[in-house]
Amino acid sequence: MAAERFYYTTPLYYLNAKPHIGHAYCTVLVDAMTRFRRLFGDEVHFLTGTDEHGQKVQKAADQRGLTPQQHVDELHAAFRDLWPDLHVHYDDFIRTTEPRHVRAVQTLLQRLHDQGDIYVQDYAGWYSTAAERFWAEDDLVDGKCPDTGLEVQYITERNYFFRMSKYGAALRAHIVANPGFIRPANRANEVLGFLDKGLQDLCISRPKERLSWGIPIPFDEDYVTYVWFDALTNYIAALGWPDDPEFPKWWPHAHHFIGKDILTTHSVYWTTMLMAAGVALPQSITATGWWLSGDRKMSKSLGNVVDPLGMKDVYGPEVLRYFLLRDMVVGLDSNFTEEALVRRNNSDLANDLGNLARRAAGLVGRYFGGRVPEGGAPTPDEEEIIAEARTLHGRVQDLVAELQLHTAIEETMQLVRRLNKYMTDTAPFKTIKTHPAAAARSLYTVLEGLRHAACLLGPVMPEKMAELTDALGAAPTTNIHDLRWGGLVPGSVLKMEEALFPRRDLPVTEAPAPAPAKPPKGAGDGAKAQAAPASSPEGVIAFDDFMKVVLRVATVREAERVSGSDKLLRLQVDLGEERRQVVAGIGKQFAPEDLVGRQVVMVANLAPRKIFKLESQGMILAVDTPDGGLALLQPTREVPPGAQAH
RNA sequence: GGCUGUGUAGCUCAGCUGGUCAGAGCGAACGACUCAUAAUCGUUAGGUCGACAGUUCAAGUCUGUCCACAGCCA
Repeated sequence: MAAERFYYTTPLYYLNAKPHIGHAYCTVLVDAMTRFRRLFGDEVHFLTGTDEHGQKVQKAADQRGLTPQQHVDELHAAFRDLWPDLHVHYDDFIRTTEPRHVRAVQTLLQRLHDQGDIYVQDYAGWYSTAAERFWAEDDLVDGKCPDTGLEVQYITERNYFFRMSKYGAALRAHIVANPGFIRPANRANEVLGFLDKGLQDLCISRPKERLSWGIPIPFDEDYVTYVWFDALTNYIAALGWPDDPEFPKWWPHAHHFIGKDILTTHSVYWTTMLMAAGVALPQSITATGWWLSGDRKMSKSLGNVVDPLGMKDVYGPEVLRYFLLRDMVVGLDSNFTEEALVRRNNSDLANDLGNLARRAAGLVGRYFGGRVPEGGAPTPDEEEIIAEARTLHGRVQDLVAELQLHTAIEETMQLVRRLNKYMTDTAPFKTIKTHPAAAARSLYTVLEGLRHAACLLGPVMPEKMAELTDALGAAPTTNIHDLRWGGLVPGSVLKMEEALFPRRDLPVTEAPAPAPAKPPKGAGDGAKAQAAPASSPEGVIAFDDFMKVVLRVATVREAERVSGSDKLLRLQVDLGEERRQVVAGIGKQFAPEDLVGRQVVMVANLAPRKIFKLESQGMILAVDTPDGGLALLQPTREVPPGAQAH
């Protein structure tokens, strides 16, 4: 197989938050892909980095009394330092504040400006100071910001625009002609749907008076470029675009891995930017799913917040890597639970893999002086295993190419399970007394099989598998094509001492009653949703489940009807230290003016939800009355707003 | 509200163009073994393949409607 070349990238992580499991997953995924590719003999260049400009960064720096540069110098280290802890080895780490990046962005802007793909225009629109963004007339709800419910101002601002619309048709054609361009395939439909609605031009600037922390636009010193033209350009900037000789070496082989939330920006904004710049499009854009927090409560008040990334300190980075890559199907969402991670560790790594190595090594230590015994001529039993191992090499290569890492891992584990069975079947611990040569052959086969498994799992758990390979008395295999049966040299000394993967206790779980993890049915419909009692047999919940719900007393400060709905009211409620906007389905029974000043009980920790374009940040409790009316729950006497019910 | 996708054993998921497709792993139960990290090996899951209707000689596998969930868009 001819060696191929791959340029793999993670997104540039924005420095407005600390690294979390989503960042870690994507980066570990790309790291594993890189290692797999190298194992297959391919050449890979692996880039990650941080996105360091923008309003949020500027604001955070202001609040800390630092310059933005000081702020990001400090923050980016959280990312840069995390990767080695996860055994990630990138080839390059780019920061959008580096000169090489600034240069590329400015070159790109200048080029597109020169060729007429960037134009200046007065933009008039509704600006929300609170949300720091413009809204189109249609976006507004009752003339207010749909996100915050606060006032907007009609202002005119001059900005630069990229003629993105010009490239919509060409992009569409490219996506249709290249089925593997956007992965998974169903995501391509999403993008096509987006394109079919008609592509607009893209605003790419901000006046410096509003945003100073950005890359200056080369042809207008009063502006900086904004978000996407800045961040996305990193992918070519890191390769020295436009004039570095390295650029043509790697760029044509680019593969972007991103979270599904930034699919549109990559597959539409970025690709049209490249088209305009006359740069080839990347080979593929892969959108990964989310790690959900699982059904275990994450209640700060109970002090049991599970930090998925913290699992690396408890169970080790390689166990975490194994779990992330084995339990997520690339592109789909998955649940993260500590329990699932421990189960993976115990069943796959400790029981199947680690224990097998130990039991084989123990026997070799006892009967063969700790040296790899002679395999001898294989019998049909061994032939089967040898054939399986050989097939597996190809399978893993195919599966990795299809991004089916979880299946590649699973199939490798099947070999390990096969070896366990073989060990039991051939029972070298028995045959040693009667047929020492057969015992030697069995043990050789197990050790050699383990060597193959260790090689194939190396990209997933680089250090642990290197350790295992070394313990088997073997040299590391850097290219899968050199991995041949019989490579383990008889007479080599085993160095298997401690358990490779210790078993772990499952985290303590309370009442096993599988509480319905679903949010209340129709939660977004406001008050009435909770009215129907849950009478199903499993409607009983554990105390802890109840404790998840934070109920607070809120004082209604403002109320008005939501236009276009006869039953929705928009309320501004006072929770003491904060104000919330709640959209409640109580408009048929209550007039807005009856509600102002009234105290109500609300679910305060409900995930926000958009209703009629308005974000609803909680739910008011009410009950149905026999006459078809509605009664609001409220405290029997006035209490401070925000008081928690319990 | 529009569009797209998903809904298969307790859990995580395989099941391409319709006819051994009703499966795997985990968990659980029972048995075997005792070389091993209370490990391993074997047996056991009888699941209306979300619901309903339809096409067909034959449907998780195609069509329609509905329900639930997710995503994108408005």
